[in-house]
Amino acid sequence: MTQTSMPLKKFRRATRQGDRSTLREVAERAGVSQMTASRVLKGPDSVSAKLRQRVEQAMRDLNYIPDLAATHLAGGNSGIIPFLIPTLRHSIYIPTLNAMTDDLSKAGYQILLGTTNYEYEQEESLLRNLLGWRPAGVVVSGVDHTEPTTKLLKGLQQPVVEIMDLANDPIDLNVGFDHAAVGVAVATELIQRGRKRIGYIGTITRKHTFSGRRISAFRKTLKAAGMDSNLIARSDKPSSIAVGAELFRQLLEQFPDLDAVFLATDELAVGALVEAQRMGKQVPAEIAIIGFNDQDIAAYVNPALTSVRTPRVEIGHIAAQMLLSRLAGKTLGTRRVDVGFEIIHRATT
Amino acid sequence: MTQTSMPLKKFRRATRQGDRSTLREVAERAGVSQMTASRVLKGPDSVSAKLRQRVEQAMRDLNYIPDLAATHLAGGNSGIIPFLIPTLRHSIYIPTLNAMTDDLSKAGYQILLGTTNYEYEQEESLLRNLLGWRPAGVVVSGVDHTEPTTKLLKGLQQPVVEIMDLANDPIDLNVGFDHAAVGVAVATELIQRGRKRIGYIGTITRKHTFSGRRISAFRKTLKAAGMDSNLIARSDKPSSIAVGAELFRQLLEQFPDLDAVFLATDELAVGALVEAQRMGKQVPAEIAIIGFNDQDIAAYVNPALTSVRTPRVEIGHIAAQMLLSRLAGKTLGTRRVDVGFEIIHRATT
DNA sequence: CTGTTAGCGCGTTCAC
DNA sequence: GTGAACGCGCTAACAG
Repeated sequence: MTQTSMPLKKFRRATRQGDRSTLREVAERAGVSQMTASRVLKGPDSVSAKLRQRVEQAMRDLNYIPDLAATHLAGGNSGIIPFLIPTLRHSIYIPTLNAMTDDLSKAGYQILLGTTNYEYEQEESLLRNLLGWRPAGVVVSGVDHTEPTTKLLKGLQQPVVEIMDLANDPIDLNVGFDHAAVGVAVATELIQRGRKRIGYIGTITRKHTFSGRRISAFRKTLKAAGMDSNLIARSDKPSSIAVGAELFRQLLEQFPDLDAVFLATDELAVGALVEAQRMGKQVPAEIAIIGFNDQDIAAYVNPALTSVRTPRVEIGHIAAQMLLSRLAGKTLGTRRVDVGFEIIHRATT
Repeated sequence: MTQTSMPLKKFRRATRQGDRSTLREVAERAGVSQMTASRVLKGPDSVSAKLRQRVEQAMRDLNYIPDLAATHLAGGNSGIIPFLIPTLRHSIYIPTLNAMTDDLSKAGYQILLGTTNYEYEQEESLLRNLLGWRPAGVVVSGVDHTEPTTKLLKGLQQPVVEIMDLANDPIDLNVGFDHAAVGVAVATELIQRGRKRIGYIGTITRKHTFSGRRISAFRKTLKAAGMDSNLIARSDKPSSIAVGAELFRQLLEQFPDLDAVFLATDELAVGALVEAQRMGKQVPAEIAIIGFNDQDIAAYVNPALTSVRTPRVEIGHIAAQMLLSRLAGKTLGTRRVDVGFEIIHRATT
């Protein structure tokens, strides 16, 4: 007997998945080869009706669930699409996430959620980790990323969508609106309505640079009109009604002649509105208030809040659609979609 | 030459990942065996400093990212935890999702998001799909599931956490609060405050049975006090301020002598409040309003809204912690945690 | 501490 | 149509 004919030892290993059945077991039970069972899993054709039924029955009997890791490893698609955002606390991402989840899961893809909490290091390590799943595509918030993140993303063969903001030179796909244009539009609007002392209230945004772009365009516009562009209050707490009220009070103490404020979110704006009323300030006679995102509350506070409508649901749908087109092998006409925005005039301006 | 000594053909296949480098390549470049490279990936020990550095350098040079599917298949953990909820539109899940994502990702796990849109079929197929990743654990919303879902979940070897509601006999782990108790508490409260014609406004909930439990306990309590428990308005639209206003108007048209309403969410309650004011109804003199979830707005509307505070963030943290303990092999003292709730009295009752 | 061998569960080739 | 063998990228088991 030669030593080459057989392995000298049989290795045994614990079966990892206690109850899980495999394709091979399904095949055995159906009395077919594993390959036939595999074919049943895939297309409806290429297997005779008789065998197919036997296989399907066996799958049901064994409560078979295909192992997606193995499927993927053997050459399939992971079907995983990571969604990278700074935080979920910011309600702005929810409608977008929701729209995307709906569309993508309908097409058989799964969303892997990653939040970075605005931490640069966390962002990169999270991304590296998520890329380990060999995702079918990636969705990230914003168009400004750290150097390593950009490199990683640029090197990807799979489609990448940057959402919310607009880039001059997107990594790949891009859906959002122009935050700088929002800043200009709001400032112009307020100036045209005769406001002279125009302030800004927001939260501090490190990586959240699209709001940075918004505010700097806003200030630049004020400056160009010869106005003071330093009437600003910010906080590092997440945006909420309470924070809005507090910042508004601070800002007004510092600049009692303030006659208009633009706030980074509607929550902040509602807080400012409530606080203004508490202080006996007439809105909009003495001070104009304008929010951002046109959330549900805006139309219902009293006086109703002027705000900027941003198409967050639309962004989600378009991002999903772009991704799906590309995954289907189509080449897109446009890689960059500007969904625009609109100032909704209500009673606070 | 015998035909057993060598395969007669060499198979060639397209390399799936264009740019991705593999552990083997890393090992070759570092001049070590693949196994050594693998060990470097894992523990900090068990490889000599010299070799480790060579391997780490090679990983950097090749921009190596481990393939998680392969890792998992070869016996590791998937590190994936699916989170199954009916919808993201319902803001109630966000704080919980957020808390869980934070805690779990800190521990190296990834959240796979699944929304069912309240569709039974979608729920099961989604779950089967997600289970294909051989998740480390599963988090689902609610304690009532379809028959197949329950079977699937019960058969799992991995930890399963049901959140939001409380079950008598949980599948495995359970964190939430008693929605029936909420119904009883609110009804009792309203009755004690002398209200006679107490109504309920909510959205229609098919699978969302914990709100069903809340309302039926509420009605039962009214009935037990000899009151009419059929003063109800519902809609199948997602809960919003606008829907709240509309349902409130409908209900009041039908039952003009209504003197209190319990609403399924604070959004609905704010809508009711706004509509009451528009109709010239005194709140709370003529009609009491009480919301649910004590969201941000509740404290800031005027008059401030009485609501039921539900510890949604806490639920997320506890769920994550239970999962992590179990994944670390610990056995938990309690499998079921009641986080309670609290009626926050403000000006609308 | 390091290398060798086997195999996770599946899809892909090629032969019949 | 169907089956046999191989390999995706990695880790477990064992030997040295």
